[in-house]
Amino acid sequence: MAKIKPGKNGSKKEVIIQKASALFRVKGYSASSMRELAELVGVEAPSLYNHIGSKSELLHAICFTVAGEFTAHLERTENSSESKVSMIEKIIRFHIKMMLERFDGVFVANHEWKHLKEPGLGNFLNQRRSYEKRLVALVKAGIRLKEFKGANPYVTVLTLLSAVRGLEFWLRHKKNFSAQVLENDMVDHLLKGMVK
Amino acid sequence: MAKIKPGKNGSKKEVIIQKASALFRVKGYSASSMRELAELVGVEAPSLYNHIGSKSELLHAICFTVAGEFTAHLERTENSSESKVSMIEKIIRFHIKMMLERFDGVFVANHEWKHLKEPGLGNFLNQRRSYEKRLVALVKAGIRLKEFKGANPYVTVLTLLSAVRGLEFWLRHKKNFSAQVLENDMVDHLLKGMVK
DNA sequence: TGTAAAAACTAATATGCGTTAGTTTTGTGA
DNA sequence: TCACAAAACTAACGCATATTAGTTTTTACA
Repeated sequence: MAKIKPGKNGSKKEVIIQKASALFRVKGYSASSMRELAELVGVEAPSLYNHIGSKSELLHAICFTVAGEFTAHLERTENSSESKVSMIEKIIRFHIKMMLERFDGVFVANHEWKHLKEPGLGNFLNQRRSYEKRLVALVKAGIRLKEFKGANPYVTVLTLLSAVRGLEFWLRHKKNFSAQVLENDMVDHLLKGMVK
Repeated sequence: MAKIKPGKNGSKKEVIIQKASALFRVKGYSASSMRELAELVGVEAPSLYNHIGSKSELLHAICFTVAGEFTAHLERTENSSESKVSMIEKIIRFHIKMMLERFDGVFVANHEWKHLKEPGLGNFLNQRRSYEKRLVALVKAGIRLKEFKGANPYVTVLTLLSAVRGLEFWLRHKKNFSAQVLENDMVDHLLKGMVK
């Protein structure tokens, strides 16, 4: 019998997940077929099932790996003892870094989570909501300490998260400025504005 | 024979497109079936084809209608004789307005365009690129006139477009602040920053 | 009211999907 | 080198998909 799951966590499964991230990013989860994925891996479709349980399990793995890393980083930042401005800046830079280094996975987690099955879908959304709430709390604290202006903290967080997410476009078209310029200019814009 | 396309532009087709916008937004284009759409319209699936040509034609109509409106508004703004700051502000506010008033269509154009068929896909991307380039030119002009800081104009445009796009999240969760607060705080953040 | 077109219906087709079953090949440790 | 497990393969199933064909019902106007 070849259907039993292997005891050791082989690296082939990781290859499959990485190829699935790339495929799901380009074509979307629903429009991606296991036959296409198999071709990317260099194998026939049914062979994939020697390493994974199902297509939806792949999406689950991608989304929760990424979500976990963002949550872990936020935890570390919260526990540091810097100014709120500095914390927000660190978080923005982390988002940018993740986007640059783990594009496929971050993109899929951002766009394809809606195809998660319950209870994964609910868990994922809860984790997202919690992350946003903790950011809002951080901004509120910054306002209290007079580090930030008094704009609605939800709107502020929304604006920050959305802006860094927009790096997707840049990564698609690869413009002629470096990642360093991008990161610094975006951070500066978000913190201090664009008007002179 | 009932297969011939009607000469008049009936309103049933518009209903179908509107329901398709809502469906595609929630489930994504690929995961939406014509049977589901038919149910929303209150009809059997094959009956849809008395009014439309194909599923992909629906996506095409949604994407190009939205794209056309953005392009038209940009054209009008460019031809006005205001300051560049004022132009950028008007454009930001238009994006926010479109997002609030035409959520389904804007969302689908933003997220599902990748499923367009050629040559529609190429046309759509060209239109997008052109839109971005004209925004970049606007920001460049503003820098030359010393209205804006000297940050990379591509990064600036990217940040602006991404931030307004983020309203999607807000529209999903309907937070407890008004659209007016949202619009003003976001515009202020993007123009003048969040740090005091 | 009669008639013709518009738009609904049922039935069916071809295709592609995720996945399973069963078998063969490959790789590894004794 | 033998044996066993891991992982590949081929074949196939059941189901859902978009769409077409052909027919019947509804609608609107003379």
